[in-house]
Amino acid sequence: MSRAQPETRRRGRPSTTSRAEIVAAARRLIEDEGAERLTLRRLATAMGVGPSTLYRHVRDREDLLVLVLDDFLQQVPLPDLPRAPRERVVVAAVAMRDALASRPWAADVLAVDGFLGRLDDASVRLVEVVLAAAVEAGCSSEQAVDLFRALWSHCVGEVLIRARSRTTTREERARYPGFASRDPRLLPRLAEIGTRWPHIAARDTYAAGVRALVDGMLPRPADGA
Amino acid sequence: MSRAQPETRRRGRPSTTSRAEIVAAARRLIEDEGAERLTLRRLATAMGVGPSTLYRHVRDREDLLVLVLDDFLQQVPLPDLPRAPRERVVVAAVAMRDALASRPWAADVLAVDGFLGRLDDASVRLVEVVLAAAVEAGCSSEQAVDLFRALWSHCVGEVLIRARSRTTTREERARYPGFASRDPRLLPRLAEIGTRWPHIAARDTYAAGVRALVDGMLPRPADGA
DNA sequence: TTTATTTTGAGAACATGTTCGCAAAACAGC
DNA sequence: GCTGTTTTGCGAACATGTTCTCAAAATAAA
Repeated sequence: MSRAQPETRRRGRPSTTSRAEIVAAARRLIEDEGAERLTLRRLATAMGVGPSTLYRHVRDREDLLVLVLDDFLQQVPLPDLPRAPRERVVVAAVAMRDALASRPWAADVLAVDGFLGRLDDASVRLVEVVLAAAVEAGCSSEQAVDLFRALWSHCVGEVLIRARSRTTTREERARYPGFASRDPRLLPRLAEIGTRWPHIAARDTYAAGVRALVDGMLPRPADGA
Repeated sequence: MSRAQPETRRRGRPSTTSRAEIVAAARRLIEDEGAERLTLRRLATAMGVGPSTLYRHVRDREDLLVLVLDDFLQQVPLPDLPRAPRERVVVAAVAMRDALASRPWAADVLAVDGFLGRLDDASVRLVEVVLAAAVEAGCSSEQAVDLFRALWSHCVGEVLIRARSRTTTREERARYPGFASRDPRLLPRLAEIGTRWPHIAARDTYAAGVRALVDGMLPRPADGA
């Protein structure tokens, strides 16, 4: 999974541009101006190459974004991890969320096919932490994967939803009233909550969900231990 | 939130095509050939109008997909709901997942800004069920929303990830080895699981996650009751 | 040295989502 | 009935992701 070296001199015309260069340039462009402004033509012009040249080194735009995110994730340091397996899972899960949420453009590729499998070894250390802690807490491999997958779904959903709802402007909010003005007969609870929803939903309750998943899917510790 | 009627005769040139027609035609096209094949030009031609005409009735492609999904969700019947609030939440959450997972194209719009708020009253009945059951179990409004949001994140993540990983072909799997061939020194657990991951991950453990979230975020019932 | 092979770079070309400007078709006021 | 206003339909046009085709630049074989 670590990147392969150019063992010996290749056969055809030597490349003047490398995948690493493309990823670096793309990352610079994204962090400076946001992922929406990253078009392949802009990237190509910024690098002084033709647009189609990029496709020699990158499968498509989505692939490029995965590489950029991987590049970022490799540099994220591991958090301090508690001894107790249960708390270790919580800390790792929250760290995963934090890393991904810190880059809004991550949402664009979080759910692409086989995402985790495409990442570098260094980028999936937190996955390892969760699995190892789960096994240490008494899980089988299968149970550890089940727990991780639940945490991962939760994480992907949270990051995506939050990333997408940053966009809202005032006119948008006027056009789509959200949960305001719901029929109180059909939807009494929603009607009662009404306009308070955005305020309530703005709070960060992610860790509570993580704790619930961990408590529910990890074997209970032996009584009195 | 229910659709408004055309109260009286409007002012300008009368429309020959309606939003409802567009949504119906789009849904037919999607269910017949998949969401990838739904292009606005194809839809326009199928309806016998120009492409830009659609933009008079629909804000953009994403908006159209939300409307189509809403159209579908309105027709999904409520499942049989257990009396016990705890189990009622579980059944509602699983029904939500099932409805969304039954239409792979739903994944394209599940995380758009303010998604739930854009749906018709009839489409969010399951949201109401969860909130009402949570309150019945002793939650405050805020706690009920917290629980729902955790379930919703979990749901969105699950549906998205599953929808996107159906695409995998054999060549793809060869190109991206996933969790096979990970460094056993850095990632011992992942290396040990290796190629078993896809098999383990294929199992449906969604309900287990839901139960964990419910057990963890709903107030414990009074002892002995 | 010449020729075949392989790989890269690049511009043209295509489909798509979307915007713009204009003509058509209704109503309101005169 | 005529004029101004408002809303709709439509085709042209634009930016974008992506593919295709061909020339360029290297190695391997002859």
